[in-house]
Amino acid sequence: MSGLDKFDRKRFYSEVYNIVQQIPAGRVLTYGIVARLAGFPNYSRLTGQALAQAHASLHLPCHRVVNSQGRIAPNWPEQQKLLEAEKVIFKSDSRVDLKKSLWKLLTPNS
DNA sequence: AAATTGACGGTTA
DNA sequence: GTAACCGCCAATT
Repeated sequence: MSGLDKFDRKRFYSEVYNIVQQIPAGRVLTYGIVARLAGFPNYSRLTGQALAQAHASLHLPCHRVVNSQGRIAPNWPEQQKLLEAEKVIFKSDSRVDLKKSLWKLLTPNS
């Protein structure tokens, strides 16, 4: 109880950055997945905010995060070029083919 | 302090 | 398959 339930922004941001940093080239994660991995389910919107606020000096591969439909960030058309340069598979409608390029952390027993 | 915004997501029509 | 709708929650205005 004593512990205030106040949202710890610094901690959340740190977790998000830590996770995004680990996404390998040629793979992507979704905002929702990152939020979940960070320990904050339902914080997908805040994940987007964290990445938008991320300072460039952190050198984060923030282009490797897309939404659950495989759509890239609005007002950031460069993102698609960056991903294509890493051989991320796009469908004809400019959406990432998550079936092929989503980063699967749990190896389903290859 | 109150209302709006947003790099989202799941459900329903 | 698409589109609208609603729930989400802190940051920003």
